[in-house]
Amino acid sequence: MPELPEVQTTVNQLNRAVSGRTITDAWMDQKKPVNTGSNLSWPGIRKAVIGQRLAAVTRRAKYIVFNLDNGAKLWVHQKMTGHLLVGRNPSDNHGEQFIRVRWTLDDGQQIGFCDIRRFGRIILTKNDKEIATVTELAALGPEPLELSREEFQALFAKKRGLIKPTLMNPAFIVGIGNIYADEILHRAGVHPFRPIPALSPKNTSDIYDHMKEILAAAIAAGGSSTDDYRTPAGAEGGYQDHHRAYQHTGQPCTICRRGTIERAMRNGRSSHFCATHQL
DNA sequence: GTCGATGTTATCAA
DNA sequence: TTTGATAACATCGA
Repeated sequence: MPELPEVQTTVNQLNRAVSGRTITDAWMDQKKPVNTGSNLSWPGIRKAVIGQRLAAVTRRAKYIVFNLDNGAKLWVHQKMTGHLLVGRNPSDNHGEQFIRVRWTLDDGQQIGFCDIRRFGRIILTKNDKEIATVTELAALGPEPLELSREEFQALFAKKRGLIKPTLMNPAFIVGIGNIYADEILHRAGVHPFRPIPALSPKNTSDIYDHMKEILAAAIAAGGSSTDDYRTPAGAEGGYQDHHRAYQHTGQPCTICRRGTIERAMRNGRSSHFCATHQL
């Protein structure tokens, strides 16, 4: 799965479903394991979580964070095709086929990690001090929904490079991926490959406004299901119906009503935009 | 059977 | 410093 709104939707639903419960067992498919990083291997993670109570489920960047009673945190990154499911028999449109990891809870529910391509990652930190020692956690940039306009604009001050890859760079700002970068820039009227030094203060201000608005609306809609993403209950999100650029190639632009959405490949990723009003 | 595309991101080379 | 390619892996559809 994917981006901030999908992760936040997952976190909201999981938190409601499992906070206060205790983990009684943990299983990983040994033939198709999920990467645990260099910090602690699966047997260590398994041992560390069994018997622990889940105080709360929170989000940092695109990580789902299970906060355990003893101060340890279990971080799950879903990367491209992962998603977490919860219930007595958690499954999605694929059934149980791609569930690589299961955590069993004391009320009979399970949390399942469905990860088709197995790009996902599971990390355990024993305490908050340890977080700084884990490279991929220590390097995370600021949260878009917590930034003031001034802070957001200050980020661009010394920055070079192109706007879209930068918005998608988690060291610069977290949570924004290909879908939402396309949608934000489409509404803000900024071409995805525009160099940052060429952005006006109004451009960055517009990007800020649409970033906040689109992320909030997408969270409210339960995220975007363009392919594999499902909520923890196995349902589709609703925000894909509000996309105006992403996967709208060849369709009339609904912002300027003059152009047509085109698609361009760059760095192995596709970008969707309207060259008529995105300058 | 083959090819291309897919929502992520760390890493390494230029 | 920045960027671009590559690699992790698997599926689906043309």
